[in-house]
Amino acid sequence: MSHTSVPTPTPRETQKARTRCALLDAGLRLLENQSLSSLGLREITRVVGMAPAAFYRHFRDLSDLGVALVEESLGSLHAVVREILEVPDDEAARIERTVETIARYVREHPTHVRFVARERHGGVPAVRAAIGAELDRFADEVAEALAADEVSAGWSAEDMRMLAELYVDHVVMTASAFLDAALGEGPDEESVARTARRQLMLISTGRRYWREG
Amino acid sequence: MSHTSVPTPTPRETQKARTRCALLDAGLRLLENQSLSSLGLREITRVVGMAPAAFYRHFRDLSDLGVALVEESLGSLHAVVREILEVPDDEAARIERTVETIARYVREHPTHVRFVARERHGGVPAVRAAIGAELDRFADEVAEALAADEVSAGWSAEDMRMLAELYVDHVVMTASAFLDAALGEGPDEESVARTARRQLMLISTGRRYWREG
DNA sequence: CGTCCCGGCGAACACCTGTTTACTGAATGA
DNA sequence: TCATTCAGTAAACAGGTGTTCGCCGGGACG
Repeated sequence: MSHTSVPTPTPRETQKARTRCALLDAGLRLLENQSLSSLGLREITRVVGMAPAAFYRHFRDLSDLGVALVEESLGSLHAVVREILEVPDDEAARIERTVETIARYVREHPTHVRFVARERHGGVPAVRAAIGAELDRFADEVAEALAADEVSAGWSAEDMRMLAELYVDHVVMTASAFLDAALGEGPDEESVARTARRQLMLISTGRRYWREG
Repeated sequence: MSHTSVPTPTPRETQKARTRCALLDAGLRLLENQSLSSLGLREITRVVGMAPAAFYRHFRDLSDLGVALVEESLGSLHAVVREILEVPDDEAARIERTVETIARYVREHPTHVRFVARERHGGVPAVRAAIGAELDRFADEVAEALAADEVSAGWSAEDMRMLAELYVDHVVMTASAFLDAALGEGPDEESVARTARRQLMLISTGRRYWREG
């Protein structure tokens, strides 16, 4: 297609990327049952089956691996968010679609979701910051998309922002609840979905009658 | 007052309680910069200034100390919650009072708040469960108190519950945001308060027009 | 008074940790 | 073809860890 600088990844590079990915996978797997700050470098290399020193060929730190996992977990989600928000829809249908999308994402990537939920307030500052920045970006995108709705006429930028943050936080809470449901803790998935739908409905109602109540 | 069974705490017991409290304090202090699963038993005893083996005289585990910290952090809050909710008020005033109470609590007990926020989805199952149970109790109390409002006429128990959970989750998020503000990360305290007030106003609006929107 | 209880101590146990060092050997590129 | 690059190795380093043991000494109590 385009003869621009796509330098044909040499076999060596692909192999390096392969083991780097293996490290990330092993890390994510171990993080199902512990938090990043208690994860050991040797633990990971042992699972992958290589010498501890080789870890440094790919990451400086464990927190370095952590922020890489943040990208992997949240990076691919921006497209999904835009897709959900850009389709002009009946409001109820949009909520339904949103909740279903969250449920599916949690079902398909439970370890990533667990990682983000756990490390969002976890003990590793760099990872916390990376997650916070990514969630901020989500809030920006949501605010921008919501501003296009006719319901948002007359809303200040600050109000749009606070609404977007409310939505983003709610999505994170819902994802975490879905995760608990998938593991048998707490209510089952359908209950979580129903609660989430109603909460979103309630917020939407508040949004519609804002400044008039 | 009452000559019931209050067995006059013997000097030995008070001393034991004293060092137990010292262990809890030291743990909480260390948990400012790390998570529970990475906290070392020896770290704590070193801070307190006693032999590692003495730890077992007070706690079986580190997770045991963790659930004790959960009680200490959240146990005293139920009275506060009831107090806020039981005063019949103008709605705006109630919101104002709620946000101010959260801000004050975070200011006065930052380490406890940080601990709860961090371990709520953290790596120690027992502590996670303890926090979850306590937050469930809060949701129960909020639901019960809100049901007394005239706005709640015709609300099903399930709807009350989903509203209460929305409030509780929002309070936790707000407390965490206040904490970030206190540490210079993110927006300052006044911005957090304004956002929180508006979000609560929006939810209240949604509540007022529920089932009519 | 004498006995028991029990919180705290110090030492030792076996094990695991992150990091550095010098090295190998295959893919690389002139 | 030959020199170079570099992902991965093995070994050693200096620490740290949780847990167990027997012992001490002062409050508790019959």
